[in-house]
Amino acid sequence: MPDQAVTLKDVARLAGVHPATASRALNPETRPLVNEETSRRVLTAAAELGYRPNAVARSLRTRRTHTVGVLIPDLNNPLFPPIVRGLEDRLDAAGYVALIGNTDGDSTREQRIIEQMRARNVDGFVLATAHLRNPQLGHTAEAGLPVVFMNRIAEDYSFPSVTVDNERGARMAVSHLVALGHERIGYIAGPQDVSTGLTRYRGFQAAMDAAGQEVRGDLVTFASSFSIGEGYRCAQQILSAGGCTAIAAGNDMLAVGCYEALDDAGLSCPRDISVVGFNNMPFIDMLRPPLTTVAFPHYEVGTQAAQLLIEQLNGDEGPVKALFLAPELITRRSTAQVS
Amino acid sequence: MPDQAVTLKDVARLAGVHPATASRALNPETRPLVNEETSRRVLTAAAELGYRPNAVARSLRTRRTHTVGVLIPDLNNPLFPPIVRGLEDRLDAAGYVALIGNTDGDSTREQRIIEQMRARNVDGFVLATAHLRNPQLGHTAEAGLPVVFMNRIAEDYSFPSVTVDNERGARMAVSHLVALGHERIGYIAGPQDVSTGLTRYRGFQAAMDAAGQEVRGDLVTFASSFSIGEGYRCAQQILSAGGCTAIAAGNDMLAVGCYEALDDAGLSCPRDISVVGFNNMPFIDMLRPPLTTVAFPHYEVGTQAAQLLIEQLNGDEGPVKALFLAPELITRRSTAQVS
DNA sequence: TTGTAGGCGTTATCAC
DNA sequence: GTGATAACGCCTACAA
Repeated sequence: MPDQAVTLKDVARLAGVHPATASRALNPETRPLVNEETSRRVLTAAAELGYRPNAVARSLRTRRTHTVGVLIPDLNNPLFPPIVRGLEDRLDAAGYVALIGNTDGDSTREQRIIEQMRARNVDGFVLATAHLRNPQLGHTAEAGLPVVFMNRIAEDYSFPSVTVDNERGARMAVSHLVALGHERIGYIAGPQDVSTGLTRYRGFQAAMDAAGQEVRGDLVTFASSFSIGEGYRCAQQILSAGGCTAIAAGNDMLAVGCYEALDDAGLSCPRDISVVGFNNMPFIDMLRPPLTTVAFPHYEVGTQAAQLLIEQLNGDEGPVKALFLAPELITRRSTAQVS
Repeated sequence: MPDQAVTLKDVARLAGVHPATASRALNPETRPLVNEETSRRVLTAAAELGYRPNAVARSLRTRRTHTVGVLIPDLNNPLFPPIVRGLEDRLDAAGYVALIGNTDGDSTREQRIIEQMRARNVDGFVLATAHLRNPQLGHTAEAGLPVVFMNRIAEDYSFPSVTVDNERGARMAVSHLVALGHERIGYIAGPQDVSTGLTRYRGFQAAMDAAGQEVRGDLVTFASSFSIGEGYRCAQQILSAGGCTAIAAGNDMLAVGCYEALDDAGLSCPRDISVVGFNNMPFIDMLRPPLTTVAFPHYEVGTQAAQLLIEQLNGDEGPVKALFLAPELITRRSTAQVS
């Protein structure tokens, strides 16, 4: 009850000092400026009154809200919860909170969310929604706000970023299939206007090349989104081309769609067709068969992205950092020796 | 570039009016107070300068941040992303944003998060973490901030809430097993200090009672958390008691643990043992076998909770509302006629 | 070491 | 209908 109303002035009065002195005593940064005995009186008074600084007033004055905007495609994609938690945990440790925005892959919506977040004076942005060519990004950066990319990057490395080494990951997946004796490998590529989709596709091509295998055009399809539905559609297309013994998918969602297409076609995985995904998203190991996929530390993507942003927020100078987390092939039951 | 610096004063100057007038013209609420021609001039000036009101300054003055604190156990639990999205979407439509906090079921942590959110002057709280006896809640409510419970409730209906009719849902699940001819039904109860765990357990008892079946003590186990690990442990315990043909679980996570225990015991679901869950969480239909479970509209839990909070924020008077969403049994392949 | 004063950008309450 | 003024709570030169 003796709450909300307690302000710096109240603390100062109780401690018998001027509000300015109380302010200095309360702030660890400026505390050295004030007499030790005085500052102890202030702290005691503050504790007694249950004083809590008004973050809004402070922000108005300091022009920092200790708030960051985070844009992701969709929280319902199981890949993101662990990433977001990593982000929030690391931000929290530094005194920041995240505002989460879901773009649903809609750039108009994305633009609107960015506007709103800027209206709320976020101190910076973490974007998991980068397109290779990203018009609205210009405005954001132009406004001088720190930006970090995560999971996806734009076309160059002009912004700090945290991603997986997608090309290598895709090569690992495809090489695994090759090692199992597969010679006609299909590929479901993700959207080619985002880095994950494009880079993994390149990894597929590189691995096929290295194995001396021909990439058959009719066994490669392009999904318009990383969704189960698109995975289903693309898989059907590959199956109708005929003759393939394994399918690599641009991510786990596409692989799940692939499972459904195999089911509908009366085919068994891995007996008839091997399938490999990418992401190792939560619960993907509970599918039947458990999916072979390329893993990376989701939580760490979040913590590292937060870290990069915090460094910028702290004004740390230095070159733009691009972090590449190492992918790891997780072999489960969806891939087998070609029969 | 001609950005951040543009303030109300600038707009006023360009429009040739006093800042106070510009403020009135810009705010739809107060616009009627100002001459139409004048207000047009102001709006034009604002548009020309790319004016965006400073939310922080406004908050300091109006004492409203249009921010709400949302506490959930863990975003990694697949149940929550859709709920959170519903919440955010509805809040967004009303001009609010959510601050998400994960408590990990730790009440110390919860307390800390609540403190932080209050320091940020959130306008209200939505809690998905209620315990039946909830000490810290007192403080929160005491401070006069609106609170809404979602998914779980506390011991009485003194706060607005949105939940599923858990008892009915559990009865539906158990009755389904009874209808399939099962006579020795095991139950993995969730934690009894939260409403979902307790109420569903009561539903189980009620259904058994209605069916004239005895509840065998050795076939009922209590999980200390809604986790896969606890589901595994409890299922093993039930299996070692022997003689049961079906297991109902307090939620889907527990049911997943149950699947693993059956696997390890070399038992087949549903041939040897039928399993039914609760929640119909995302991707649960991709398990093998697809899980029979009790569904409810996740997204709507979020939108309704947001709605209840917004009503309070708007000062709408009236009785405390407790919304119960209807559960629905989703019959899949994990339950079968007793053999 | 502490007090003074001004202002961050808005909005509410007066007058006119 | 509009302008002047003060205040929201805090921070920070600058002065003492």
